[in-house]
Amino acid sequence: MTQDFYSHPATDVARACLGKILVHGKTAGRIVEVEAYLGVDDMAAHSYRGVTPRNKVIFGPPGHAYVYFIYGMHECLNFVCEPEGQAGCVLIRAIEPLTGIETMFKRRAKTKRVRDLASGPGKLTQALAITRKLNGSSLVDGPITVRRLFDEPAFKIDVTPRIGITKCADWPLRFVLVK
DNA sequence: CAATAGATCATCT
DNA sequence: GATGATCTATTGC
Repeated sequence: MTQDFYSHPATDVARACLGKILVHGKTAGRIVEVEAYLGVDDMAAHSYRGVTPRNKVIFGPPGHAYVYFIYGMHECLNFVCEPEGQAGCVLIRAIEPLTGIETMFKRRAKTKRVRDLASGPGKLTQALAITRKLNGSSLVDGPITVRRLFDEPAFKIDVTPRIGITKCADWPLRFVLVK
């Protein structure tokens, strides 16, 4: 994907991300669940209180990775959206492992089933070895990239409220790929 | 299968 | 000092 792909409102980019392939190194998976986080109007978003050292990349140019640490043990991957200066991002909540599955099992030693490898925000970062060191890295130049399938199968999109938050918990900004 | 507790730390109040 | 864009193991049906 080019930078232009990300230079739009977070909700649009979130929908567009479904069905795309997330690639990091030798591991890759199909994006099947995302959430949109808006700018200063969204109390649930990290960008709500304006620029801080942690969230400054959300306000930077689109097409970059925002990786943050949460709950003392997990890291989550976001795509920065909107033109530079505006906040907005897409949280990648789940992918369907495609390539490098052996590597993913190695990184997530306790996991036995493929469906549990990357079926959550913290799981997929572990499966793809995405850490805070990649915060601010480009999604256009890598090392993390997003690609379109040459022959993208048709699918539906389910819209639901976001998960795991306490503020704005009823906003329909979660998008799930269905069949 | 559903509900609950524990792990564990960066960030903000 | 509390909380959080979570995961896993364990307990109880």
